[in-house]
Amino acid sequence: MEILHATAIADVASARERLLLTAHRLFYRHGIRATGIDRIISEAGVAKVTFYRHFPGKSDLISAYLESRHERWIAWFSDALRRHGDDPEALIAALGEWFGQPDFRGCAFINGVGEMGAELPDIVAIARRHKQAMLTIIMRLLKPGKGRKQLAESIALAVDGAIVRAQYEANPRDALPPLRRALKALVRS
Amino acid sequence: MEILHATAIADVASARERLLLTAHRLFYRHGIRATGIDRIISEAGVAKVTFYRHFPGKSDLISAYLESRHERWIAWFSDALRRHGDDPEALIAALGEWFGQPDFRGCAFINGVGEMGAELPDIVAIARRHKQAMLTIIMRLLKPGKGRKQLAESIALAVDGAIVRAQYEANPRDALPPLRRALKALVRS
DNA sequence: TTATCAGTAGACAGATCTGTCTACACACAA
DNA sequence: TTGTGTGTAGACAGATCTGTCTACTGATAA
Repeated sequence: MEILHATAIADVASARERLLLTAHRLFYRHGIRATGIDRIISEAGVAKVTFYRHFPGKSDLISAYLESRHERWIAWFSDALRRHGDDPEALIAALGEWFGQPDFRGCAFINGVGEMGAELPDIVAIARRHKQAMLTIIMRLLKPGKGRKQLAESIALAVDGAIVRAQYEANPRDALPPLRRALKALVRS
Repeated sequence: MEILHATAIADVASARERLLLTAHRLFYRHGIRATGIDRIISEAGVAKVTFYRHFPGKSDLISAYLESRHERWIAWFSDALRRHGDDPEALIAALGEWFGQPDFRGCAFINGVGEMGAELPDIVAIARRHKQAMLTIIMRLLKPGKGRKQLAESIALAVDGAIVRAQYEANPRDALPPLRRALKALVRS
């Protein structure tokens, strides 16, 4: 996840990409409604007309933001789990990496649904796809067998809980011990 | 929770109470930033001056909303658990009640932190107090003994996960079976 | 060379936001 | 009777929001 925000936006050639990167940073940090188009185009160094030539409206930018966030997050998640051994315990290590990021602000999809889910149903649809993909990846960490999917669903539930808790806790990593305990109890069950 | 929104706002005597009830309904349903003062005062049937006489600014109304939400939710939660037997399984039944409400839109505190936590630190502080109170109530469902608090923390984590999942799932109650499984594994552990 | 594409700056419209202000009404207690 | 407290309606200021518009620039391909 850090790779994304470390990208120097000025170096990115296309205006569309600069808009997307800037929107990603601002939407995630300050929230979607709190971030105006004017600020995005100003920080992306792009003209207003150019923005509206690439995105018919703000909603389209929001969707594009979430789509790109989805791809990046899933790629990071798979990679982090692989680096940490591709077993259930790797979940703790991977999430620990994420929670330790200085710009960690929780799950973009949970936040998006909470903020605008009632107004923009697209956000809910993308969030569902995202969580489905997360579930599939978690499932691959488990031994095949009956009830693997149900087990993965309970683990995914706990992971969502940990992400949310990491967001309101003073020290995000305080969410890890309760998650580890839930994980161990579930895997043994 | 339904009791709250069933209250006929016009019947409430004081302007302050009408403002709080209306803010509660609109903030919870549409989000905090999406809800303007003008709409709140108009739907509460209150003059603008009256609003600003009771609340110095919108932030104060937001805090008051969350404080009142906190009290109401905790009262409902204790009561629902008692009605369902005051054991860990009662959690499923109680949450099932909540998730089944037509106006269910997740946890007001998780949503608030996600939407404005970075801008209004008060929201994070209230959210922490709220989740601490939830933890204490969950702890009372468990047999005393070593590790009861840690167990309660893992259960609370799973509960937060279930609340979040119920919010983005098409059928909120789909979050209950994975929660039940996590709960059983944890209580047995 | 000329059309097309992707870009720039910045004014503008119209809505909506928070917060302030004036002027008035009514109940009630000292 | 005279404050005081609580309420009303609604205009206003100033900022900010999304989205449109005009007019210009430079590169590149037919």
